[in-house]
Amino acid sequence: MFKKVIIAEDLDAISLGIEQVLKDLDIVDFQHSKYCDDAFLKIRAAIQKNEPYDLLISDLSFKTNHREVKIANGDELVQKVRELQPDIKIIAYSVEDKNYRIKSLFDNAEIDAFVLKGLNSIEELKKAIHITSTSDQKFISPEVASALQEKNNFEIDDLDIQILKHLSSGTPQDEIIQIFKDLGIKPNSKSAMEKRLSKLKDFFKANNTVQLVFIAKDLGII
Amino acid sequence: MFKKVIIAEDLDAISLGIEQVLKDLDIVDFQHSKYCDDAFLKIRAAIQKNEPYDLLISDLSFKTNHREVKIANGDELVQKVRELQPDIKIIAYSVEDKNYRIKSLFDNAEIDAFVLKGLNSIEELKKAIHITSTSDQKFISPEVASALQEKNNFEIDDLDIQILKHLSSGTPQDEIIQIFKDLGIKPNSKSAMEKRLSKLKDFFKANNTVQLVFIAKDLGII
DNA sequence: TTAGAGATTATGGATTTCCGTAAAATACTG
DNA sequence: CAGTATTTTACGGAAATCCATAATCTCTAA
Repeated sequence: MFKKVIIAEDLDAISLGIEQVLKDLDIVDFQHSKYCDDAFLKIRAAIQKNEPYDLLISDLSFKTNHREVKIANGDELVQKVRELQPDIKIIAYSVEDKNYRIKSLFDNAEIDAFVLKGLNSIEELKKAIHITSTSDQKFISPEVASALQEKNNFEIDDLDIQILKHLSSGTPQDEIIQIFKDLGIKPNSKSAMEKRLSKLKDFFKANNTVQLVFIAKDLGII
Repeated sequence: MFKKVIIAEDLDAISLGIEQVLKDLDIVDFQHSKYCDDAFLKIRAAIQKNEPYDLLISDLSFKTNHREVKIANGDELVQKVRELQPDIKIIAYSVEDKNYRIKSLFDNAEIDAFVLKGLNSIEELKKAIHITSTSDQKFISPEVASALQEKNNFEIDDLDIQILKHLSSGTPQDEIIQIFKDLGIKPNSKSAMEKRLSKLKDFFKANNTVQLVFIAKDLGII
């Protein structure tokens, strides 16, 4: 079983619940951070002291305060932690239920488990801790297990997302093209833009750009 | 202090935290519902037994399961509870931080307090319980207190919302006009539509329809 | 090196949206 | 009822987008 655990979770009500789980499992050496930055620093410090954590339980969405932060959300945190300490086990604990995002966590940050916050998620969290502590198996909440089977997420690449973000902030297509040209981003013609949009609309079954951006927002892609 | 409390909250991790608060305040007679429907039934049953609750602590967003529900979210719940039992005190406890929605809770459902789930919300929740139990004062988390001062939410009326919803589902403006005509909804000319959209874009500082719908979605209006 | 496939860009016309102005209808007022 | 404001509708040109086709570029394999 894990000896030393760190929790990254901003909502105090929830971290209270998580701590209860750890106590139930007789894990007493745990820390708790309300900010991603803070969690990252603690993890790094622990490595330097040669007392590294062996489990990170992280939320994904964090409230954005006035304060300046380096790491804004859980996605970035787990990514950076994975790079910093490849052997740490990572459990994501979140309400996020969009296949697209969950899959990318497993693919990119190589998280070990994804527990969906829900009506009985405490039990699932316990199970995830058990499984990841005793083996290298992955765990994912049943409700969203389909996320991993999802064949090829039809490769929505980074550029697509950039385009969608620009659109969502009211930039007309022409201007986006200009921005790409200025930044030296390669496919930067009117046609390329239109082709990409048309592919996206096709994929998401959107009639027009308005609906496309709405769907993308709804899916948490932007 | 309150004698009998009911909690409507789907996430088990959070309800655990809330229960902790109640125990700290020596409130022992409390129930907990993971579904709005269930909470409503309990409240109604309690009235019939002549042992009504005197406080409802309710979340706003509830996960939508497969199961059929009558009351889908906290907004509807508090609304119906307020009608059913006008003297009950209601505290909304949510991550929702959009002025538009918070204000409407105070205006329409006449909630007694709004506590924003956050880094130190447990303390605020305690304070809200104290204030509402000993007086008819309202409580609102400092971070979102501005929601109430907001003068006139510039009257986004029902029709505006209908239009936005149609747009978000990919319907072109012309078709929306046609739909309105078929339904006999009064302002149904191209110009009227365009004027409304232009007013909305002005109000939300949106450059175009794409951004407008994005913002509306972000604000939880649609 | 060169033919061909695939990707990128160019072009132009149809459609839709945008935005201002003017006409018509309705509501309000004395 | 007449006159004025307000709202709704009509119209038209500019801008943006949508969509199909053709030209150009890029890379690879023969």
